[in-house]
Amino acid sequence: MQTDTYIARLKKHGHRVTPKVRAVIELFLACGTVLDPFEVRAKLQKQFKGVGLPTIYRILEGLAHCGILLTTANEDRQLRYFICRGIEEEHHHHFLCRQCGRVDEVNLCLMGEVTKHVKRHLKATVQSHFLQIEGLCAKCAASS
Amino acid sequence: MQTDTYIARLKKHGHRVTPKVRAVIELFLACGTVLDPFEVRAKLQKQFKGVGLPTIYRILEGLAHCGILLTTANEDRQLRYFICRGIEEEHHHHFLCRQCGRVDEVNLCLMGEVTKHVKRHLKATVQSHFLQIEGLCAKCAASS
DNA sequence: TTGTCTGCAAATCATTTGCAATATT
DNA sequence: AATATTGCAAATGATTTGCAGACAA
Repeated sequence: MQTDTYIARLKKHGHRVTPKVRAVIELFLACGTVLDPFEVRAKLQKQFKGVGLPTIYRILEGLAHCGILLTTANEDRQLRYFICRGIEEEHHHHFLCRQCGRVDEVNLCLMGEVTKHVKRHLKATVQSHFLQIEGLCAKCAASS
Repeated sequence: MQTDTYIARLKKHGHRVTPKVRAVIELFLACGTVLDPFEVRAKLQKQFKGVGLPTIYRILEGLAHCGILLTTANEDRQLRYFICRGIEEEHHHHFLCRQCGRVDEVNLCLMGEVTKHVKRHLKATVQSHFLQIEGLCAKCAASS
């Protein structure tokens, strides 16, 4: 997935593509980890000195709205984003490294099995499921 | 699962069992749905008139700390709890009805499959996973 | 007793919002 | 030109904290 693919998706959703928006996408692509709004701002300040937090929040929200960024579920309930490198239409999940924050795609979808199980046991209809997998990435596991 | 089982677990974790704590457990058991701190307070006020929100927050936090209550992952990042009726040691998941908030146990654990897949493809070590399943319960699906 | 729980008032602090100026399409 | 984005200052509002008195063990 290249920057341009994301840019196209942004336009499709009616968002404008400003230098800062592009920089945020490239930051997430280059970094490959989970990032919170403060970290994003800190990293953007090298290129854009006076960038404000509200702007960061708005950019992140816009990118999340297009499915380019996803948010994590965490204890402290603060916003944390990562970029989704998968194909837009193919349902999949992500693995988060607890130590370094690295995120990897997990091309395993259990929707079918889950849906069938719930249907049989609860007679309920599954509309969505959210799976977050955490642990240590290969590198962090090796160095601990 | 009866109230006493939860009470015992609370004591085991060093928490005191006050009337309000007991009432919160019984509320969740009777209600069977997801509840936020404001809703919990509203329902407790019938029995305890002057109960304050900080108290509610502390009780909910204590129950969650013992694994009696679980929190949901949601867009707005506000606290929402539900009671876990499963056996403490057996890993399982929950189904949340989007319409009525009802929660059901889903005794299907995919840890094994997920762990194996991640190990093979990423060489990473899974330490935990969080799965939240949402949709319409049998009753809500029938009446819509 | 002894240490935890509770209510109240006040503080926190991440996230939002209003608005005028600027940049994108 | 028309409309969305940005920075700044200020507001919001859920969640926490400090503390003195009440309560559970």
